[in-house]
Amino acid sequence: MSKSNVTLENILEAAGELLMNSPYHKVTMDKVREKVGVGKGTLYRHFDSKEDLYCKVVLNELDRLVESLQENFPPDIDDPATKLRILSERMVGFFEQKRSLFALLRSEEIRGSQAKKRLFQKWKERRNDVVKVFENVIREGIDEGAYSPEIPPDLAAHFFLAMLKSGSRSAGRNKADHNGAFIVSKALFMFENGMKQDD
Amino acid sequence: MSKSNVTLENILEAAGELLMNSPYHKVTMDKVREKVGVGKGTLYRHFDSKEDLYCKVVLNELDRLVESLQENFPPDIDDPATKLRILSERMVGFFEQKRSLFALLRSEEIRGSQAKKRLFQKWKERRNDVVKVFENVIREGIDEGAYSPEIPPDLAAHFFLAMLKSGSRSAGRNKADHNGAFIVSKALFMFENGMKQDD
Amino acid sequence: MSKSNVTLENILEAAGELLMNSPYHKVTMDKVREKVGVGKGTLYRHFDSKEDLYCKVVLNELDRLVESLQENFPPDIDDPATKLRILSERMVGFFEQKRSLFALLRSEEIRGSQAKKRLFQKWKERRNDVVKVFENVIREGIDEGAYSPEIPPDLAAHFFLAMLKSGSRSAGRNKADHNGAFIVSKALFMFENGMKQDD
Amino acid sequence: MSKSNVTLENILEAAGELLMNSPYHKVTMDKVREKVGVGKGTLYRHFDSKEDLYCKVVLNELDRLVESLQENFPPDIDDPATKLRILSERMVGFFEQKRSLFALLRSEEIRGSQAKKRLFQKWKERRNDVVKVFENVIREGIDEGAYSPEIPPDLAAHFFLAMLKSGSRSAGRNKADHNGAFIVSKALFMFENGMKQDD
DNA sequence: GATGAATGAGCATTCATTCAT
DNA sequence: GATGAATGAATGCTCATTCAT
Repeated sequence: MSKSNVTLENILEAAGELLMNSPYHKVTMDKVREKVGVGKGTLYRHFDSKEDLYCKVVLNELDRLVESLQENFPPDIDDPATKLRILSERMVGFFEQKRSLFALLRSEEIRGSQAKKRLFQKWKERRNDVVKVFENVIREGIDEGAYSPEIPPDLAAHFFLAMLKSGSRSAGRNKADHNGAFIVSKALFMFENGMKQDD
Repeated sequence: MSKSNVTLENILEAAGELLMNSPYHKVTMDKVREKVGVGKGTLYRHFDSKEDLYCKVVLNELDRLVESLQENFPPDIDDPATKLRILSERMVGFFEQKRSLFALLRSEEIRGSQAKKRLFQKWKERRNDVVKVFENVIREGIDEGAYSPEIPPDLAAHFFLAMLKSGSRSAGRNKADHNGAFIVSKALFMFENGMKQDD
Repeated sequence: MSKSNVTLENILEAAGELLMNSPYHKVTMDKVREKVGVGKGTLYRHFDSKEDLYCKVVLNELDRLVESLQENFPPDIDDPATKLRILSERMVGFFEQKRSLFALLRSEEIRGSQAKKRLFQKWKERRNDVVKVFENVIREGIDEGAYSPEIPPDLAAHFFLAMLKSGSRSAGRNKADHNGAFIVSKALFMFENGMKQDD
Repeated sequence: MSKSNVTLENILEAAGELLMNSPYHKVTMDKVREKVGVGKGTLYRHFDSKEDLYCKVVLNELDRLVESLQENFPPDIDDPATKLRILSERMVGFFEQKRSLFALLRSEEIRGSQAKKRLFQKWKERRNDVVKVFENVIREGIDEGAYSPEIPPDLAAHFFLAMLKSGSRSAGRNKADHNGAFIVSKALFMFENGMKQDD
């Protein structure tokens, strides 16, 4: 057992929570320190700088999302529509916990940071991983003749993801209007219909 | 004529350019002052605070987008598909100039700002205006029987906008893959197909 | 009349006083700020960094020393011995006010500072100016045949300055032993004797 | 034999090397620890604080200098001029290895340190030891009638030491101009001449 | 009205020192 | 005894904001 049970993971999580609820420049290292319950020096033993911490928080969240999406499908599932429904549910479930992940994901706070090229590269990889999971299912559907090849599968994946995100975002805002499940079903509807092979 | 021909509009534009290219916390009032070519005091005669300036920059950009979208259609146009194509082109044209508007739009920089409720409210109004323009065309299509009523028109508008945005974003990144026009046409394809009234 | 009557000169003087009485790392910018009676930002409007301030303090003191040494001799003076006595008195008078200037001069605090090459160059120039004043008088003496050419005049100047400094330093420490005037006279004695042309 | 063969002496030496090449505030305990190859705790078992370490490093260097100076003269030597030459060579030899010892010696870094009075006292003692070695030879010379009693032997010792130091310093800087041996010989020349008993 | 020098609260970061293992 | 992770006070520096001119 280590002297302290504060792990790097704990810090990432705590910092993540703060960063999802306030803009970068309002999340001070002192607030992080306090939330995590460690000294300032400890923070800097794990992360080179605030920027480094920030980038790694994002990467951590993305890793979890990718992990969750890449979990195997239940064994009896094999039509693309059902697979997409499952992936959508995982995705939306994730958003519901991490409402602001996208703000982070796309945050331009870090633009131009010299030393962070490598981390930024990893962000892109993870984003691609997310897209790829959807893209693969879609390509399968095209190959099976279930979907039209009219829209390239990578673009189709982007479109579908965009609908899901936009939906969960507006669901987050106007709870009255549409709930998550409703949105998923409508996005699936538009997608399935939109990709339908013309007879 | 005033001693200086620097208008509020000039400031909003200059600040907008800076804010689209660097994160909020790296855009100092001094840089804005310098770019606009006025004294610091003058900035503060026009805007209560940096946050106020920021919010008004965003609002200004949104106003222009809304204006552009609300321009009348050419007189001979009346089918929803063509209207959507025209709106899409306006939207994408706008994005191509103001690549980073979305970063601003959705920026969480300002979250929780006490005094800015009113401005934030206006943001929402403008965003709604954007959605409404699309929603109205879609509702028309449903009323005419061109589109299925399966998806509520506001949600359908969100979906369509999301596809456009996601498309232009990825177009910005991987120029090789898909250009703007291609993406618009594919988004329209998915939408038209997806909303098609089942026979 | 300016809004504040705090000038760059005032800052240099105040900072100089602090730096002569405490080591660099114990002189905080806050202490300087407090002593000068300005805000921290004002300090940084005048100096790029603490290091910059430090270098300019030293340069300022050196400038005054050089000025003082370069003042004309009284018109009726023309033998080198008397000139050296006058210079010695100016030098020792300076040290008595600025006891710790040498600590600053030779301080290794700054070694290796990247951006300060230019200032460091100026330090060397001023030091050379000091040596040159003595060297010129000595060379004159050699030319007139009053001094032996055995020791090159630049080295002789270094030797003489070293005696003066070492003397004033020890005078500063053991006041009981030898006072400034006594030391000057003895240093002059050794120099005059040591440089005497053998008959 | 202890588990580690790192002795106090090793630490003093390693720290000395660092302190001669960077200013006090840039030599961190971590760098010392790393260079010595021990844990931080071990450093603090040997030294109360960084200041304590620093003081003891200086003292250690001074001890070696004093040792070196106090070594007996070769048996057949007995005129003061030759003795001074030998001492000068030892001194200059020392400087050539420990170029920056003087920076340390005279460093004002520590001024005012409360707890270090005792160590500071020891510094003074060592410095006096250095002076005394020269002073004794000079006094001998005066007693023998070789040197004039005009300049008190302690002051004469200070003067001579100052010339040596100043010379080695400038030798260090302008290698082209004068080398160590040349300077020693000229300093000796000035001293011998300057102290010569008038006939 | 316009200006920009002055302000000082606020922040990221460092590093001497401690102490549980 | 030795270690080095953890600590947090201390410090250099920034930048939004004010206000005398």
